[in-house]
Amino acid sequence: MKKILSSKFFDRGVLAVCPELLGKYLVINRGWKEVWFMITEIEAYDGQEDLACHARFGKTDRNAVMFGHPEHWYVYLCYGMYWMLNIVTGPWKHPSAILIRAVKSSTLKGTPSFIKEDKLDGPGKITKNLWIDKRFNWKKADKKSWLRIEDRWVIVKRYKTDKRIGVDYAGRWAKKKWRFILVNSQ
DNA sequence: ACGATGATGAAC
DNA sequence: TTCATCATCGTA
Repeated sequence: MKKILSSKFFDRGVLAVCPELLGKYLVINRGWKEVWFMITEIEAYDGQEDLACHARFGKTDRNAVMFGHPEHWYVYLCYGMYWMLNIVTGPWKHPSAILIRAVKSSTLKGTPSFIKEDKLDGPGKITKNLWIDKRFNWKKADKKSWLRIEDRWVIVKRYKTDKRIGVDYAGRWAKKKWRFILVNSQ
């Protein structure tokens, strides 16, 4: 089963989108092949107030996409080596995005041959394995895109929340449980 | 526990 | 122009 997400899916507050994004599929065209992975762990970054969010500096060249329309990719380089893949959420002009931290290949279809790992657990591992980089920044993640998100199978969903990783500098915002982890998936 | 590695934002 | 920082990861 394959279901295209409504264009309104991402046009909501980031904390409303997160629980629904878990269990959806990250779909990418590589060459003539299409591969997909279930999204199993994500983090919310919400607005200029959120001291862990890049938008805390106000609008800059790097984070400008977050201030724009939902359903666009925000891809940036972290620690000089790893690309971080984020999807912008709504509402328009409210800077927010979801970092995709972990995915796993579908047990229904198996792992594509060029992917060594069954689970890509870490935002840098996802982009490295799937060849995702700056080229996707600012691109819309709709059904025509080579990189998009789809609803493919209904799953029984349970998730937990926890603190976000790598943002200890953010004071009270570091304590917010804005990391969403799928449990008992499949 | 630590180094690789380079863009970014702020200060000067 | 310089500087500290950084939404990480593989190796030790």
